[in-house]
Amino acid sequence: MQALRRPKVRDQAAEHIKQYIIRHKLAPGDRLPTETHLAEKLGISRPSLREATKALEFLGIVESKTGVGLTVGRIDMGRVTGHLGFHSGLLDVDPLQLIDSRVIVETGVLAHVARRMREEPGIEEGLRALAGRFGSARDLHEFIALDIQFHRSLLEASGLQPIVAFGDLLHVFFQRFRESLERADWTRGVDSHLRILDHLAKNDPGSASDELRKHIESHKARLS
Amino acid sequence: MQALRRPKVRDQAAEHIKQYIIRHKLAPGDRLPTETHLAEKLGISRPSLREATKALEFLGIVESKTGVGLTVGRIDMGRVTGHLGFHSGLLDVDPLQLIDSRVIVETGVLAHVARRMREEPGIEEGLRALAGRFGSARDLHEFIALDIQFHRSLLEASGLQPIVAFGDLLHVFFQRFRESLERADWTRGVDSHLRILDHLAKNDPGSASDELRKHIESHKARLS
DNA sequence: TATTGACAGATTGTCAGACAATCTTTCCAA
DNA sequence: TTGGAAAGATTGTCTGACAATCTGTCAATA
Repeated sequence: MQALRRPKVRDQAAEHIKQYIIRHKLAPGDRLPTETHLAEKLGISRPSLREATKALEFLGIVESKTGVGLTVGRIDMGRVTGHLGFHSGLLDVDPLQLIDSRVIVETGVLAHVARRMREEPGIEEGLRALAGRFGSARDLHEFIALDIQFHRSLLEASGLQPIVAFGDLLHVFFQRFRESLERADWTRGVDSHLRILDHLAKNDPGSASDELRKHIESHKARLS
Repeated sequence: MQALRRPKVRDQAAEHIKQYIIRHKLAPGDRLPTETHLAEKLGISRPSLREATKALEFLGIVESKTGVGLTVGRIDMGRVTGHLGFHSGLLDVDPLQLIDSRVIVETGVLAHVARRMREEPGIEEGLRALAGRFGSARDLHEFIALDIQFHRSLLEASGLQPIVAFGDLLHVFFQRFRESLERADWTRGVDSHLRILDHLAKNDPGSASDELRKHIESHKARLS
């Protein structure tokens, strides 16, 4: 049953715009055709086209400025988080699956991180500097921001951009756990970060992996 | 500088709708007021309101059905992943990074797969049936389709939905490599699949992981 | 000459009103 | 009782228009 539903005009339009960006290899900041132009080319009305562009704008895929036009946007996950994170009850992903997914991704990159640390000393410095800033965190919000940044930098240190992108996405959905953190959990987390770095510096990704797994899975305790 | 820019109507509308959901403690599936009603209450036109609702629909926050009305949506990660395939981290990726990312994700799930195989015998059957169908592949296109399906099923067998979504995304970008496969590579790949399953059946994720790594990294040879 | 200011053009932002497509409900007829 | 046709409600799409904002041009002025 069902299946034969006419695809909606605006969805096709959105898809077309995305394809356009890819086909022309446009980079963030590059200009897109005007709304009138796009609507004409697609054979649809401007209001319908706008429903598509505005949706893409919410996602950060395009930007639009009055009197200027449409440009390719710089996607930042913060914007998406802002829209999605507003009601935790809506997020339908199984928390356990989120945690397990993070463990897989973050422990998976550690071997790469260890290798790159040997090649470029600056990486370890950067991570240690970040870990050091946790002491100055005044409230939970600030602490969470630092924690996200640390884990993101860890992924970045692997040099694997796709994994970084996926990590960002996971963090969007992970947000709500962090907010249930107790102050006592903080210090444990900070020490854990440092131990991970120590293991990596000694070129021991295995131990680093075990430590990181424990670190992330500590969230499971706050689930039931 | 800047700062004094009149807030756009549709953004206020989107914000209002989100607040409405929160205020009324609406759950996924619950009904929202009609577009006409909302537009009236906000004192804006229906087209403007629709730009807001359509944007929220892209994010999965609301759903709309013709002849029915607006309802609160169920957010699923796959939808967001689909739209965000544009994340700069994925847009123009180094092929080596794609391969390394796949290795991390696919080997990472194997421990989960092995566990679930013990719990549910049907999983192994399904994977073996899939692996068996490779013999009937007539052309490269058909072979590729089966290969994608096999790897996807492997991820699915882990039960981790976020990973499955990410895997789908990676495959989109991976496509181009597959098409450079030679016929001789096929059979090697098929045997590899079977060996992976054997290792898993013997509850030996470590060996399965090694095999899978070799399997995916064989693509590196065709790069330079 | 260099700078300011006004003007025109281009582009997005918003609106009003209308009709089509689709779903739900009601209610009549077989 | 059941089947289906008609009516109402709601979203989907279009046409056309005007307002708001930005950019570039070009002349007037110091």
